[in-house]
Amino acid sequence: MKISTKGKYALLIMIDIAKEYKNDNYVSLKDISEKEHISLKYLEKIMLDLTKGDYFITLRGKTGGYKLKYDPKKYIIGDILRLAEGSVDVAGCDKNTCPKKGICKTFSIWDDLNNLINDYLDNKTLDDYI
Amino acid sequence: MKISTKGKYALLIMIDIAKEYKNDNYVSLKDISEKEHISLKYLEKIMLDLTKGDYFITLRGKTGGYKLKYDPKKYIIGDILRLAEGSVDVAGCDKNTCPKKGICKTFSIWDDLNNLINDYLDNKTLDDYI
DNA sequence: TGTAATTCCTACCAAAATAGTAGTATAATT
DNA sequence: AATTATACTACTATTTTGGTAGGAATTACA
Repeated sequence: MKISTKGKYALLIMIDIAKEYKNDNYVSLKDISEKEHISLKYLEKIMLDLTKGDYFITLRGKTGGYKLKYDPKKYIIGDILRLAEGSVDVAGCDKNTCPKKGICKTFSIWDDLNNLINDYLDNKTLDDYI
Repeated sequence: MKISTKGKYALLIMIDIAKEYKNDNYVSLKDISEKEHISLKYLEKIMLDLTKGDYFITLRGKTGGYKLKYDPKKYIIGDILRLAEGSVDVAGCDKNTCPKKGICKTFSIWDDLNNLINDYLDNKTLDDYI
């Protein structure tokens, strides 16, 4: 019952880029890699997921990198984590745990937890962490 | 970011046993296995964790099985899941994600989430699900 | 024009966690 | 004695996580 380093790193990436929003600077993954002590290659891989969102203006080559397309307030933490992790749900009710649809004994526990978590994460934005 | 089947099954086991508390009947894992369509051997393994708690009166042999030692109200859902899953925390802040102790940028997110989840689970008991 | 630095993209790989199985010993009932 | 339940140890297969490797495309600048 843990969120993976992928989600944590994704958030660190977003925060580090967001910090340069006011200065309108491109931030390279190499900078983040050195600052956060995370392998550049792994950051690139995580970035592959994040670029699926309409998040960045990117520039290749020397002096290149990423900058935020919009104000940090527009970036919902829940969205970022869902993009990186696939989902932030704690548990679903599949056919194994729930042989009898609709009357699953523990469904409400997982459903409530999912709602708690998603509500919390959907009420925070990048702006809260820069 | 999922809880494992181990935790879900542990809860199903507890609920099925709790249902027979009023009747003072022993419930065997074989019964649960057939009812919930879960392998008996896997249930035995999960039970090994649950018996670490002061939860059951057990009886071997024919007509044997498990029954609750105390009233279902005494069994905190959070405790059961912690016993089965090890922990219900969503994320910790280890040295990898948190190179600089005390000033981790995302610490409050994981800390808040952990508290949300634990508070929710610690305010539910088996009695809510029988 | 060439080189270095960056993003972009596809594969592959190793370690850890999850989800079981197998087998046997011990205890209780009939 | 036979059956059926828990108790316990060890092993295994699958999936997820956490990466690496290698190269192609793009940009800045000398």
